[in-house]
Amino acid sequence: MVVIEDILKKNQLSVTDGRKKILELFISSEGALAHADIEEKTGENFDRVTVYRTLNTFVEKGIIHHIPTTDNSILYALCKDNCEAGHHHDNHVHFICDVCNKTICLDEVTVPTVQLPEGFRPSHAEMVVNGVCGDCK
Amino acid sequence: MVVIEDILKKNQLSVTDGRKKILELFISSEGALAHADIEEKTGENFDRVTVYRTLNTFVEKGIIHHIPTTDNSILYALCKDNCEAGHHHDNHVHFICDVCNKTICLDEVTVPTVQLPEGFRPSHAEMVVNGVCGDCK
DNA sequence: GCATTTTTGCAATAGTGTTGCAAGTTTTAA
DNA sequence: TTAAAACTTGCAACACTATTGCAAAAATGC
Ligand SMILES: [Mn+2]
Ligand SMILES: [Mn+2]
Ligand SMILES: [Zn+2]
Ligand SMILES: [Zn+2]
Repeated sequence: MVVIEDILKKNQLSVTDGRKKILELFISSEGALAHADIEEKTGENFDRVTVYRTLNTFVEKGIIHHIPTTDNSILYALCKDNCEAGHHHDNHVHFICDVCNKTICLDEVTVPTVQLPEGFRPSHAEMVVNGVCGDCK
Repeated sequence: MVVIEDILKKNQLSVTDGRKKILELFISSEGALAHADIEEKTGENFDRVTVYRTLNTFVEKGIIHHIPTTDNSILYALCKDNCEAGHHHDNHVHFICDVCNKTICLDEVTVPTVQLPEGFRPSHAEMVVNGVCGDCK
């Protein structure tokens, strides 16, 4: 669609096949995507390196964000809050379903603040909740 | 010390040099350790594979726990709550200092519960806070 | 001490992510 | 519309992380 090109242009990125396909994938998929998902779902079209570079570019531009995981994998999801290049400010809880294994951005659920010990000063907080998602029961 | 051997025996583990040194390292270090830290601080004594296997064994036995990170590294720290083989139940917030880069278990700070959307059922939650630690200001 | 069980080190293998560079594509501006 | 400039891609090479099978070595239990 035209919308996808607009997002790229708005972020001062050249419009290329790879970027269009990958961005489309994020927009049309519910749940977060790992590098491997992207390689798989775009077909055998793009080099691994291109996918890595595209993901990094999108993160830098504030188009997608990282999601922390307990294992050492990296997941990405579309930013819905209006993040800018160099500064993300989505601040929502992430949910990992133990059944379907999807990772979901709970855009409406804000990460709560906690009382830290004397002398600690927070700058950012992440929260990941595991359990069973709405679709799985 | 004798204490270290006791911890191993209590968990039905053979007492070996590698396990003693690695466990000692966790007990005597404030903050969490990555695989690389352990290789470094034990000297050139142990094979990388042995370190991996020891860490996995300790996690299985409930002696140490994983800490989630935003980058894709794996950190480990001593369990202070009485975790058992196959079932961890430490449930504390982790703090990563942006200055000294240490990762600290805030054993006194419990992960808060959040209100999830209709249909979602939580089983476990993790929280990681970034900022400046007590030592760094 | 000796047999049994467990752990270790090595070699091989797989996965993940980065970099330099030449070739190819997109943008820009004439 | 075109050609130069700017940027992106694919390839090859590399680095780092993690796992497995197997034989040798060490620890345990008697
Ligand atoms: Mn998210
Ligand atoms: Mn901890
Ligand atoms: Zn689910
Ligand atoms: Zn600090």
